[in-house]
Formats: sequence, C-alpha cells, structure tokens
Amino acid sequence: MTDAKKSPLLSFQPDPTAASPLYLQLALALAKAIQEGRFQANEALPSERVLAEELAISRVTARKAIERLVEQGLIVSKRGSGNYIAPRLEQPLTRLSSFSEELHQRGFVPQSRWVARGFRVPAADEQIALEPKAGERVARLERLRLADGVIMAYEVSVLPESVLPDPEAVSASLYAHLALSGQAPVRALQHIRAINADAKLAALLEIAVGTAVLFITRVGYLADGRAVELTHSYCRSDYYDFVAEMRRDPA
Amino acid sequence: MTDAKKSPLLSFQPDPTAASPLYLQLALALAKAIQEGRFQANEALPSERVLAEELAISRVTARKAIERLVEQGLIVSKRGSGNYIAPRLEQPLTRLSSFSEELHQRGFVPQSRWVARGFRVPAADEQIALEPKAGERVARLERLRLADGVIMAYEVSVLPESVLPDPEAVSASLYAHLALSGQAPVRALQHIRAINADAKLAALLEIAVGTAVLFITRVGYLADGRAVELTHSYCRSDYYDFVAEMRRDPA
DNA sequence: CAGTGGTCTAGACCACCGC
DNA sequence: CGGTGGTCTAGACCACTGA
Repeated sequence: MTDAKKSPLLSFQPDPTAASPLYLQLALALAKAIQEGRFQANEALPSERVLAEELAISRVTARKAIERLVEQGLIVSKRGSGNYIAPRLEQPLTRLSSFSEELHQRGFVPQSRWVARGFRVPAADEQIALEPKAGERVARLERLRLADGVIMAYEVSVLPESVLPDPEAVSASLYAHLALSGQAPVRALQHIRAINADAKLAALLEIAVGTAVLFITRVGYLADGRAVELTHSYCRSDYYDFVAEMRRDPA
Repeated sequence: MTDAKKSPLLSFQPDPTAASPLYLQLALALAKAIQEGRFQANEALPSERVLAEELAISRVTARKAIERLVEQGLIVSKRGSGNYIAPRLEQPLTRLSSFSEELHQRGFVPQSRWVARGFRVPAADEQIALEPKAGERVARLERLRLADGVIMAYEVSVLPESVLPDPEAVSASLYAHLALSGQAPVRALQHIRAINADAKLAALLEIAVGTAVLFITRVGYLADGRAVELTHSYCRSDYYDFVAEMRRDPA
C-alpha cells in the first residue's frame, strides 16, 4: 500500500448499497462527529478534495453533504480558506417539532391531560385554514400540556376527519400518530401573539386572571401543500419560552 | 434553424458574464415568473432536461435553481412525475427581516421615534450574548416603532462599539446601516414570551398597565457566527403579530 | 503562489410515475 | 415502457485566502 489510511477523524465508510444516499450518510456521520465534540470549535475540516479522495467519493457529493450542514448551521464555509466547525450556539429548536418531542429533547417529562376530544362541524376559521371537503367534519382535540407535572399550555387542535378518523387513538404525541399514516406536517406557519388570560383560561392554566399568555396559532402543511392541522396554543409564559431561528434571504 | 425557439414562458437568457451565478439567475427568473402568476398553481414546470437544453445550461445547474425554489416553498418536486408550482399559501414572512423592511413589504409606512442612544458599559446579559472585547463599550439604541403613525413596539438594541461606532448615524433601519459595512446579521435567534406591561412600558406604548405584550429577545449573528446584536422588543399585540415558519427536519 | 471553496459541464445509472 | 426526478462521477475554470 502506498501510505497508511490516515483518516483521522471519520470512521465513516461509504456504503453504496445502503438505502440512504451517500451525501446523507456523510452528512450524518459528520454531524455526529461534530455533536460528539470530535472537532474543536473553529477547527477546519479536511478540505473538500481531501475528504472526497479519502472516502473515495466525488467532490460534488462531499460538497453536498457539507452544504447540508452549512444550512443547519453546524459548519461555516469560508471561500478560499476552508470549512470550519461553527462556534456553538444555542441548540436551534426551530425545526418543526411537537410539544412532546421538544420537551423530551430538553430532558423534561412531557404529559398530556385530555380536556375533550371528538368531532364537530368546522368553525369559520377552521374552514378557511383546513379547506375540508364539503360536509366533512373535523376532529377536535383539547389538551392540557404538562412538563414535569407543571401545566405549561392549553392546546386545541383541529384536523379534517379524513386526516384523523379516530381521535381516541391519539396517545401522547399527535405528530407521532399522524406520522403513522404518513400525514405529519413538514412545515407550519405560526402566528404568535400575547393575550391576557380570561377567567376560563386562567382556571385551566391555574394562573391569575389577566396574566399575559402566549397565544400561538399554528397551521401545519404536508409536503404537497395541503393543510392538515390547525392548532391554537395558550402557553404560560413564565415557563414556556418560544424560540425561533430566522435566516436572512441571501437574495 | 431546426425548429422555432418555443421557450414559452421564460424570457430568461443566461448571462455567463453576469456577476451572479447562473443557477441564481435562473432561480430568480423562475421565482419572478411564478410570483407574477405566469404559471398556474399545480402546473408542471418544463422537465429539468428540457429546461437545461432550452437554456443551454447543464441539468445540474437547472436542478440547483429548482432546488432553491423547492426550499423556498415555491415549487414541489414529485419524483418520477415532475416539478410543480406549489399551491399558494401565506407569504412566508419568516426570513429574517428588519421591522422597517417587514412593514414596508406589507404596505405600511414604518417610522421610528428615538427615545435614547449612546454608549455604555455592557450589562451582564449583554456581555454574555455579545462577548465584547475586554473593556469595550456597547452602543445602545432605544426606539419607539410606529406603523402608519401608530405605536407598535418599543425596542432596545445593543451592539458592540466595534460594530456600531457611530449610533447617531443610524437612520430608519438599523439593518440597512449595518449592511453598509457588511455587518448585517444573516441569522438570528429569537426568544418570545408574553409579559404584562408595567407602568413605564405602558406609558411608552400608550396602553393600559397590565396589558399583555409580546416580549422578544433577539440575538443576531454574522455568517461567521459572531453575535453582533442583542435586541429586546416589546410589541403591542393588538397590532403586531409575529409570524414564524417552521420546517420539519427530514433527518 | 499554492490551496481552497464556488460554480459549471456532460454523461451516467437508479427508482419511481403514469400511460 | 418512456419520461421524470434523485443521485453520483470526473474533470474543469474561477475568485479568493493566506503565507
């Protein structure tokens, strides 16, 4: 052999037979290595050409993996210089994730307390958002959301009957349930406002009447653009803290 | 000539000498055509191979333009079938944009009323967020934000002196001013909470004490990961409505 | 000036869709 | 079965960075 394999950092072996594309395999392997702290912050990655040669893949493919991580903010590209591990910043919780997933990731124990669920005729705003078929009913889920036993939010979710034919089957996570039938939203638009809790809401959240509460309206969309979910959340702001990451459109 | 140029929809001519890359030129041209409604919703675009041949560019380049628009939600790709114009949904105002830009896009006239500006020694949270050089002061901007003459928010922005050496030079838009020196944030993390207005805030915003107000803390980052801006916004929620778009991480 | 990332090309194979 | 998007390759040129 000409020289020892000196791949110092990546135990990654491309597997062309695997189900997932090469660039995803590589992106995942790199992300894992970064998350595990196997690179120093601000350290330069092996150059794209080196990476490609060591892994016996084309540079285009290596680049595509890196591009992905740049988008995710794990890597910063510096033209003419190199690709660098991005300095750590707060975990971007931006990605669309459900209440349960989110809290779980932060180490809390999520819990739901059902207030009501069933079907009903869609209200005006639900008609507009969800565009159900004529005469179709909507499933309605009302829940209190707890973290480590503390009430954090009151949520009302509304979905077309065709999307959620059996509301009683939903356990902890609505998104997990929807994923079973391949109907979990991949994108959501959220409108966020602040409101004063009225008597009913205050009682549900166990706070004083008039307390400022985050009021979030979310419409969830499938990849093909259909709206599948309209959710109103009322969040106790003393515990809950909505985090959004935004990027500037380079155009 | 073999057959008439039947490029039916795109008046786009690739210009290899232009400053911007081909795929961006194409993405922009396509986006414009879509925005102008020159394609029907759910209509299929010309196939990638056709597009490439008609425009005399490689398929990879055409793909890259389309990929961009898919990310932006303008196009939906269906494997084995075609690329389709995405059904319209609300304009994603998600992209990082300044207060002035945002309102301007929505047709309002933005306006600022200065409350105070100058330098001072950074407070503890400002130290943590901005990591200024030892002993460096920070510029502090306090403004009331108006839209069509109505007070919408009270904002306090803090930036390292090295980033904003002359606070008095900022006119309407802080981001526009920062862009002049190439220091406008490309990414920001925002924490959003709801609070009850205290006496001072109520007076500034001209609302009743105790009214629920959106309290947004934003840290703006440059491409290289340095934090350049810490802004606290207090927004009247009866007028202001924060919109966030989220995507599910496919991984 | 050597090395880097950014762009672009021509050509290939695959899995999938719809006729 | 032909056409489509999804992936991958090898090779090329450019503008930029940094010593």
